[in-house]
Amino acid sequence: MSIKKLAAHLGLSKSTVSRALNGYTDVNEQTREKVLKAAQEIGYRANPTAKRLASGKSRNIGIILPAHSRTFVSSAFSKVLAAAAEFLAKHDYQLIVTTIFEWQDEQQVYYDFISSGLVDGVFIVRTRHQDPRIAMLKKHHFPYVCFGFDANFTNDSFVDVDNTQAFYDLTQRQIMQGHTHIAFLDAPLELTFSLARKRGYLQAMHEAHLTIDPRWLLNGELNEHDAMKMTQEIMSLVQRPTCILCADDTMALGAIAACEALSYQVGIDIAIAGYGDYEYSGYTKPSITTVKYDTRLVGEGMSKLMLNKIEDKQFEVNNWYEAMIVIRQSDTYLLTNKI
Amino acid sequence: MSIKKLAAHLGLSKSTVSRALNGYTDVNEQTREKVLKAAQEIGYRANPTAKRLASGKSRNIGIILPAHSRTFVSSAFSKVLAAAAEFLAKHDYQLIVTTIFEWQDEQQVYYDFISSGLVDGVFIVRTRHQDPRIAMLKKHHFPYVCFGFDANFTNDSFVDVDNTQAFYDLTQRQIMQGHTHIAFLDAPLELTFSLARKRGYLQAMHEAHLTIDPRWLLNGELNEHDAMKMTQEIMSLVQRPTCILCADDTMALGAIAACEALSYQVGIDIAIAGYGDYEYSGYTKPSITTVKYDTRLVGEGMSKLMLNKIEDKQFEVNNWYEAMIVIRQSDTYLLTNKI
DNA sequence: TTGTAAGCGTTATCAT
DNA sequence: ATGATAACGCTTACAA
Repeated sequence: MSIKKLAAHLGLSKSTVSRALNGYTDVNEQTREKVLKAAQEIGYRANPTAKRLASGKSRNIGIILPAHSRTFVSSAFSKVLAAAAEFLAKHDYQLIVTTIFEWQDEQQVYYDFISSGLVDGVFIVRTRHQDPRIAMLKKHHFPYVCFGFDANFTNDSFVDVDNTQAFYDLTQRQIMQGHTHIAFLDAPLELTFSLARKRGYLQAMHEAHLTIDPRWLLNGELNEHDAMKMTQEIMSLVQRPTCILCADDTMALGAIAACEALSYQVGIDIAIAGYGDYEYSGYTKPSITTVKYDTRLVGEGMSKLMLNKIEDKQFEVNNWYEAMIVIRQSDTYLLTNKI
Repeated sequence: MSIKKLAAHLGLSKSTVSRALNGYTDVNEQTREKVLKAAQEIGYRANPTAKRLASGKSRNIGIILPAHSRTFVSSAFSKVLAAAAEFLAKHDYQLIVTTIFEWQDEQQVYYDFISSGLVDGVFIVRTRHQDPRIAMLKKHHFPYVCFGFDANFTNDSFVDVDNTQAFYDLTQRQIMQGHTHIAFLDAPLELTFSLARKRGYLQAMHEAHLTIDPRWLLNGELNEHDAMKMTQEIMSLVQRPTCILCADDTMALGAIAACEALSYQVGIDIAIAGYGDYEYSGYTKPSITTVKYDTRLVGEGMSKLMLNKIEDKQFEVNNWYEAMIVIRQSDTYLLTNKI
């Protein structure tokens, strides 16, 4: 009843009002002004649902996050998402987040989401190798942008941190600090970044001609609990590592807790490093040596790629982002061989 | 074209198909079966946007979170939201989250959100005294449920933790441990829970006939940085507290960091407690003594109240939830007066 | 029990 | 430059 009312009020047709409101050129400027003014006064606001139905666009970008039912949004994506959302908001798009639970069928949830008309595009996080979600999105020609690279991805649909380089650098640095026994608590290997990181770690180890005990290379979820268990396992080996690299800061925190519980002094007896530079990582004790990247740029990059896709924008976007080591206390400086 | 197609395919009218699909009773059972089967085969799925326009319902519940641009969802609500979302999902509703940035007009963002047709109801967090958001929602008769109680709230639209009791208990417990100099780093007073907590703190102090130095009662945002600054301030007083209560665990972490930086040993020289029992709070060193509540029940409570409102359900819901103290290492046990 | 037809509030394609 | 009018895909009186 609304544009209709406005039109009636002005003695114009719906079409003219619609055109005036939506910035079309074929409208008399004076008419447009009148319409805009009246709309202002009456407090007219277009009904987005109707707009959506008529135009087929929603101006929403969606993301489906796995809720391990303990947290809604993991720290890993929190900052990137904030940046992505802010950039989108500035272009009059909203980021909307929903969750998927373990008891739900992933393909179904994604399909419902993209076919709901709720969103014009989706972000994918925790990209997996040969990700079935992406296969589905492709099949339905639905716009998507991934955080995480996999083979054959095209530059218009992903951003990623150079995880291989990051863990190569991190590993190499620890080697230069004197470490020869370096463990790596990696994330689940199905995630694309896990393999990339493993590659960086292995390369640095090989180049330094260090042997890699396969028992030092474990995989687990990105949380404190899993990390504690893996750390206990590793530290009970006869050949203990003097350094533990972790896939993120929550794991580093768990690893630190496990070491402390075993009476090792982190930062002295053993070095531990994480990834992600979470909010709290500079405040824990010891504070966590970690790897950070520009979450703002990454988030904006995702949004730019999305707008390039759905609005034919021409934003220049970097696909790859560099990570930098942040040295903190969980690091050891002077390693005096104590094994 | 879709229900139309399905109808044509079946030789029925759109209305009959619609009724069959939506579980109306005035449909021949055999017809319904036929329709359901055909829908299944053809892979028909109703267009939610059209449904929304025609029915005025979206089956989405929304929440707008403040993004301090560093994190997307603060730990404070992460667990509650996960529980709320899961309960909603089981009733075929989705929780959708969007953010508001500091440069945006709050009333505008909320109004756009509720008038967008995107959501049937909204959750309000960080409830403020005389909250203008609630005034607006009431004015527009838009369904809402608050996490946080304020005067005159009715039982159908809020859940809350008994913050007064929680901080009364916590303060009293510290007093019983021997503390007489207890500081409290509270959240901004505009938030309803801040005043409630302050009340609990004050009551316990008064009952114990302890004097309250107003300089021990500060307010700041729920993050490590603000907490550090406040802690530095407090610890530079001539009359230093031997115990610092914090409005949440991020503040507790900041307070701990500040104390350590000043060479106080937390858990020995000084006791620090937080609130919320965040994911990491049991893993930091010292681990954080905190106050926990059943985030699952609270989240479900919010969702139940919402469904009661928008679907006339009759879920029994507790408005108030009890908090429990979790003792960890940041506590001091044996206080041997050292001031 | 089923069908007809009028919405829901826009946009978009024609004419005029 | 403006106006009819037909979509968009569904729901819902009201009729049959």
